[in-house]
Amino acid sequence: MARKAGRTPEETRRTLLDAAAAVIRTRGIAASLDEIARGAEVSKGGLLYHFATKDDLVQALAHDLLETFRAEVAAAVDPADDTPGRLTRAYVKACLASSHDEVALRESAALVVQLGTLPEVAALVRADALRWTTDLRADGLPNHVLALVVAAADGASAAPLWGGAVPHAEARLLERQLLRFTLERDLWTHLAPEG
Amino acid sequence: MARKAGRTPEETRRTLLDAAAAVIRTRGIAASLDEIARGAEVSKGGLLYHFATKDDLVQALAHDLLETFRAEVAAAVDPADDTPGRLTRAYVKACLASSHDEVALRESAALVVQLGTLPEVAALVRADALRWTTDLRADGLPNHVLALVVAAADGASAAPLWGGAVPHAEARLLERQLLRFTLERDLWTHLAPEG
DNA sequence: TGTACATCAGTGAACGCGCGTTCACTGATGTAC
DNA sequence: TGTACATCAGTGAACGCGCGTTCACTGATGTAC
Repeated sequence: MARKAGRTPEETRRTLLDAAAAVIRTRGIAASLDEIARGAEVSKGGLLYHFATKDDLVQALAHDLLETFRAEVAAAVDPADDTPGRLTRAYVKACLASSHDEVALRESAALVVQLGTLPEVAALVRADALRWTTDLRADGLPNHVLALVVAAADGASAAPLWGGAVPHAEARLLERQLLRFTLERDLWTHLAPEG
Repeated sequence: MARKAGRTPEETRRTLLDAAAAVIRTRGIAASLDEIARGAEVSKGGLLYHFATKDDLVQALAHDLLETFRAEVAAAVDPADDTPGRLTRAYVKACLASSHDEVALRESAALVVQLGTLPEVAALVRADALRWTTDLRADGLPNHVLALVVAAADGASAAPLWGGAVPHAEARLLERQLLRFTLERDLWTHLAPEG
């Protein structure tokens, strides 16, 4: 059989990336191309038509996940908010989102870390982290406030990595604390280095 | 050649674990037994004498790292400190330690996460996380304070995972903030859920 | 509008290499007498 | 104290299986005339 009716090449590619994410999430990076291809209902050869090498696939997946997260944060920015820390607040919201079925987002973070253990994608992940640092630094919050808030958001979203699932209620509580902390200046001075 | 002069079997085992940690840290979990064995100056067969299977080795390494971290935290507990949050403070210190050459500790955290991607060790890591949750819950801090402090400490120590190295100065600043936050009750009420 | 041809989007079998595991063997150390 | 023997702590070659990659082939779609 050749081209599947009702599936454009772009859709096939997308399906392959999704299947790769799903399979690697459950089976680890040791997952074989065969498993991933079956997950997308494509032959192994078909997979390799779209991604010439396993590195290609894994790198494309990492790129896709990082871009998705960035878009998620962008979407979480409150357009009515123009006080310092608006990007940071969006970052917090995206990291702690657990209201919708966006537990998947936190699982994706874990997936990126898994992929980052492969030398080929490590550089990609590092570059992305650097970009976040730059963007967040330009967000107008004092450094010590930013460092605390971002560390906490990262920690909560990374918890699945060591099996420590943050329960929904606790996540929302933490989110509210962090958001408030970015907004109340008297708290900043209270915890400030020289305070 | 048989038993190496001047190296007891226990020392060989220890050397193998250290070599495994070092090699996996740099080359990822895809690192082969051959590389690890060479790193410990033992033949592959010699490695397999101590760890019958690769799973055995990896599981032993994970166990070792988790125990080391637990000991590190225990050592960081201030014996003169008997106010609520003493364990949490030790946890923060251990996570953010960067004064000595204990950057290695944070790298070890990353290593545990890498190992945790293998299904065989995931259970081990999860059990350890659960134990930490229990111990920290019993430490006497209000839940919302504990959640924030632990998340921030986790986030900072997990940063190397996505390539975001927290600079020394910033780590110490964050450490001071978190420690202070566990000690000042008026701050708690300020960020409390109902506050 | 029909026909010829090129290209696109795959298929599935085969190959070869690396890696985990097995195995026969060995030299040093510990123990009994 | 010397000797025989068992065990311990390895060695290194060989095996076999899984997995990434290659390759010859194919049927549907797009294009020229």
